[in-house]
Amino acid sequence: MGKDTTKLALLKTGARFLKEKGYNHTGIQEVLQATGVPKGSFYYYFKSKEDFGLEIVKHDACEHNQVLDKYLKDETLSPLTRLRQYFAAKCEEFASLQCREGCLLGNLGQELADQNERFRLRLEEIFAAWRDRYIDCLQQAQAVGEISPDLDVRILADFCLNSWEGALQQMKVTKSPVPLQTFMSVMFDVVLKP
Amino acid sequence: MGKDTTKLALLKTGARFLKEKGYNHTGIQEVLQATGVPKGSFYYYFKSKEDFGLEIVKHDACEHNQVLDKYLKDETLSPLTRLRQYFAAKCEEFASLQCREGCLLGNLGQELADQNERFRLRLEEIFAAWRDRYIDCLQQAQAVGEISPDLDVRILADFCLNSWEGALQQMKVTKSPVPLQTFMSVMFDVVLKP
DNA sequence: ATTTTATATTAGACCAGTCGTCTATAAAAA
DNA sequence: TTTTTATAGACGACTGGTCTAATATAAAAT
Repeated sequence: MGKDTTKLALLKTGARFLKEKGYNHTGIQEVLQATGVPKGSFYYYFKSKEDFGLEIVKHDACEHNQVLDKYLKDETLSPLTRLRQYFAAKCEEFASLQCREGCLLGNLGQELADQNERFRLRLEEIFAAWRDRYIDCLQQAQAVGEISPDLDVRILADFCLNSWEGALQQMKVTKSPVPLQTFMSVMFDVVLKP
Repeated sequence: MGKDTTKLALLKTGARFLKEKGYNHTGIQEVLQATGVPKGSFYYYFKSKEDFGLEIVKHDACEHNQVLDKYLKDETLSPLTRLRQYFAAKCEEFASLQCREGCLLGNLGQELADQNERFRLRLEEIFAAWRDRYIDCLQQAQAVGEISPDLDVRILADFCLNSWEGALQQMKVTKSPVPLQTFMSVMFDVVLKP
């Protein structure tokens, strides 16, 4: 197995464990064992557990950004429809996972924001990038008259992201897709109603 | 120190640590040390770390319910004003804590929902009780015409709670009160606008 | 082709920290 | 005095992340 292959495998397994158990409760050993990589090898591939986690975060963010762009930049649909489709797709995805895990980055944010400044800063950056994509889309929606011109799209984008993260949190706690459905209906039928 | 005094002190310190570091990353020992109680005493008062955490949760929920009721049942104000005042007060509280920690129960929910069913069930119950209080208040707001009769107050209450939790999560990540302000302005000027 | 050098990879020790148990002791109440 | 309540902290068994020393593989040089 080449170096990159092994490293990528570790990142993938790590992401799974981080989503399921959080950072503090995930052990290096179990990740190694699950990947089939011997214990001693970890520090050949990564400088520390912290760096490992940080790389996982970066990796996950990249992947997600692609999904986001796939939806929000699809010019065959109207801006607001694109946003709705994106969240609808996410709803299905999370529901199909039995409402567990939720958003890796949201989870890590809540777990580590007060504990590790490197994580906090990286996550802040990533969320800001998501927010920017929402803003872009909402601005276009406003331009074509899909949402009221009186609304401040920056605030709206902010609110949208925050509320979505909150819905995911409650989805986990209630083990039910209802919070996501609630998000969809209020966000699109009340907040962003045409 | 009487039994209740010591036990209460442990619960109080425990709550502080749980808020700051989460469940998995908080050690019994540090709680004991910070409270000035020897190790041997812990297992006299609590059966296990899990039970300790569960009691902290219950305790915190009780306290919070009282605050909630203080605001939402204050009949000198209109229903919607009561709700707004409640969240405004919470905003100030969190901001004055340098935007750290956030909501203990929300944090624990995200950390433990997939890991410990006892915690999840207890938290689910508590959140449901909060939701019921919101529903009550929103129903009254609807009765006096403060919000549109077309809105489903159950869904609205749900959304309100979820979005608030999301705002708290992002407050932590960004170390800024902006997410809370965003919540206030969108929730009360757009979603619940008279 | 064989030896030397450099790089890639791993094994296992290490120590600090975890929760929970245990026995012994002190304080208070009956 | 006897019994209950509470304190005291050592101890065990285990897991955590990390590091050094050793091995395996590849590249270069003789």
